[in-house]
Amino acid sequence: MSAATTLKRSRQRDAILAFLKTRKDHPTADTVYMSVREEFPNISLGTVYRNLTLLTDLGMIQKLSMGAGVPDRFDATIVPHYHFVCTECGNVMDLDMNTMEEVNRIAGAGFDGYIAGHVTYFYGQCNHCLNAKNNC
Amino acid sequence: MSAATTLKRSRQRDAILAFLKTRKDHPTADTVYMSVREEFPNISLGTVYRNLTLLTDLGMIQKLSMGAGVPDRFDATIVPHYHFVCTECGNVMDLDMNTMEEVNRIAGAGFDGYIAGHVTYFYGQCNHCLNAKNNC
DNA sequence: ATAATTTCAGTAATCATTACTGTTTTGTTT
DNA sequence: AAACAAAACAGTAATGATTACTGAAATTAT
Repeated sequence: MSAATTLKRSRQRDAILAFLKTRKDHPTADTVYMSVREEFPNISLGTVYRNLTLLTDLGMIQKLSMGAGVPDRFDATIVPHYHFVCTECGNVMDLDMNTMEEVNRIAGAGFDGYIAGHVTYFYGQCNHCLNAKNNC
Repeated sequence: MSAATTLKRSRQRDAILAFLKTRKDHPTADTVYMSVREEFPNISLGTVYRNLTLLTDLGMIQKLSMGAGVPDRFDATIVPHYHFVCTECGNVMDLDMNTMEEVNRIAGAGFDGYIAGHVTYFYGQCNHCLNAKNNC
């Protein structure tokens, strides 16, 4: 059905991907927009969203959905890894740990469907927020 | 600071909680709205949201945030348990497995903040959708 | 260069959720 | 039991993130 639509390069998409690769803090679409705007003052937020979605579909970046209200975040690191969300400042950071493949088996043991994978977010207080508290 | 605001009962809130307790499929706010409407035709969606949020804050129900775009779901079962999301039909169901307390330790090992807990969703195809596929 | 098609900028629309406002309930106090 | 103060309501408007639409500009193959 779907005619294989040929992908054309665009300066805007290149800039969006390039920016994401410089960041380790999983920026939101709006943050990407603000930054890429410096190079392309006329870029529109819709273009940022469209390209972030496209890059995600292409498997070149990954989208992190953090729950209702909170905006999505984007990560140029596509190798599987877990994330930590600070409940104080809302920042999202990478965790240095192996993927827990075995939990899929554990979950599947008492379940009559197929478990393809899992998404886990750890939460708590980041180092920075812990230190800020001690300074009272 | 905050003057302890006294909670007053309301028929609407009672109905919302009663409905949630009859369901095992974690309905959305809109589903709750549709149902409670049968008893209270004039109830407004805002009332449903306000009470779902209030009940969540009171710890009487729990809110499941499933990521951007997708509406929140609500669960009258407050004992900790994991959830499965079917990528075909979008239904959310309970998993019969123990909570994995130890993964917080594992995650905290190489991290310099405080890990309070984790949220995990398993995904894949539910039994119903698997069977539907085989019937082609 | 030209044509075919994608991508763009700008803007409007959508969807879930929250906030506001004047009225109704509720629980308490006489 | 009537009166009062506070909470909750219905109805509606506003918000915030994201997607869809439209005519113009950029990209790639011919």
